[in-house]
Amino acid sequence: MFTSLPGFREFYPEDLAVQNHIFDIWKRTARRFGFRQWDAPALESLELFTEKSGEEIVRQLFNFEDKGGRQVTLRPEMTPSLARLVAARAGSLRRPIKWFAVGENYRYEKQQKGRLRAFYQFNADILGEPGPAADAEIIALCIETLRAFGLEAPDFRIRLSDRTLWFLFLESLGVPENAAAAVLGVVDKLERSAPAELEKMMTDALAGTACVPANVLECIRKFITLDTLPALEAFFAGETGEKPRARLADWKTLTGILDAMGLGDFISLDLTIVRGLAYYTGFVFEAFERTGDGRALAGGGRYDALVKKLGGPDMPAVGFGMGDVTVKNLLEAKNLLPAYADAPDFYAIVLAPECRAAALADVAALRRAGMHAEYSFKDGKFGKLVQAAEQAGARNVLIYGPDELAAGVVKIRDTKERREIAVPRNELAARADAVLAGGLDAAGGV
RNA sequence: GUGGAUAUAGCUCAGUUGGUUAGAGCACCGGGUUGUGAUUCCGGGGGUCGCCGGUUCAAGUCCGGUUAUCCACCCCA
Repeated sequence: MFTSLPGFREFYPEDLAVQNHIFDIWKRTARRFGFRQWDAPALESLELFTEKSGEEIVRQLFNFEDKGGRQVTLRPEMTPSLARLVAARAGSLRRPIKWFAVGENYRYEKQQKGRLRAFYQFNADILGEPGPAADAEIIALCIETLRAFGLEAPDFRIRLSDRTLWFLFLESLGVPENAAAAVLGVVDKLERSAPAELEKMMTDALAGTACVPANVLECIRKFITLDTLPALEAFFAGETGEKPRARLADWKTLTGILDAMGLGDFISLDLTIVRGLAYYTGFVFEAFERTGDGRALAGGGRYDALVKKLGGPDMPAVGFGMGDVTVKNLLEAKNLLPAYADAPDFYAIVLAPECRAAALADVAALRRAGMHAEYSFKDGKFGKLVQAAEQAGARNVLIYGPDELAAGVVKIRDTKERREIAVPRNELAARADAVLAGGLDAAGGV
């Protein structure tokens, strides 16, 4: 007996119905925001990813040599592919470029809950716009996507932070530019590491600088307690430089846009979020489950230097990714997944062999008219057939028996209301349509 | 990649100090006196007890290994 590979999923119809629901929400929401869908190959050259993330990434890739001797890998993410597509046509794409993708990504990791080896991710990016308006639009899309699933402010929040502000803060502490990214790497671990360990990491990060690790750590601990915009402004009030003032103006613009969209309640300022990746350059954010174990549902931020690093032109960019696994887990826990619903509108039951031709003709007509119609393959007794119809989830049963055909009618029985009407067969399509729109009474009887 | 726990039917789980042919509920399939509910009654199929080896007269049960799953690390693009 074969089984699927570890970390890979199989989708039975009821599973795929859920998956399609998630994809539908992703796609519909992105389109409402004016994002256009793109895609790229799932198999790419290994270099595309080592260029961005370094050789150490290979440990977590599904990579191999193909029959032509090429070093290739299943894509672990879609951003480098996006950068390539945009770079190739950078001169002719109208800006801002608002694109989204829904694709399967692969990572060779030991799986655990919420973390598989193959997963789908929703990515949305805006390229070519350096100002905070693009950041706000991306965050708004992230929020509205989660809301479209039925999640609201009590269910999740956006923890918003800013690497630009972090760099300005570290500069004010005297941390040199070339050590700042390493220090942020330590900040990323602040919540989940022991004090002694942190001090050691900070010492490593500050090696070769004049800074005292313990002092820097202490200042950082104070800095991360700032959780409102006024507190931030007060903190930087003593700064005479132009840069902090300009950055705080960006913060006002960003939060002003989100407030105007009615999304202010979903945002909280949280400087502990820095995101581990070195390539983020400005606002960064994560969508967090508010109850439960507080897993990240989505994450993103501004990455103004990445497109150029991957061989493209100077191209400011901001985006986020949202995985299907954690979203599905949360929706399951909140009972927000739709009931399995590809039930037929009509299910014809045939009580005698001589009635079958009429049933087949009518089912075919209903199908051509766009309705979901099914029928029993076997003739049988009424009780069995009506039960089969109900188990198929049919809202309405069409009854084809000798009595009905002799009278030139077919009975439409509503399985929920447990009553029925008879309609002339030659009017069935129109009457069936009326039943779907307004129930049996709307269709009238005879 | 490291450590811990778990593994019996499609699902949720029983299975006695080791003892004969492996159990339940749900699900699935079939049948029950002329056409209005079957949410009922009866019956049935489905298991290498994760896999390999060891101990024993005898292993679902004890031991070792292995694989998978879950959890915590690592990582989190």
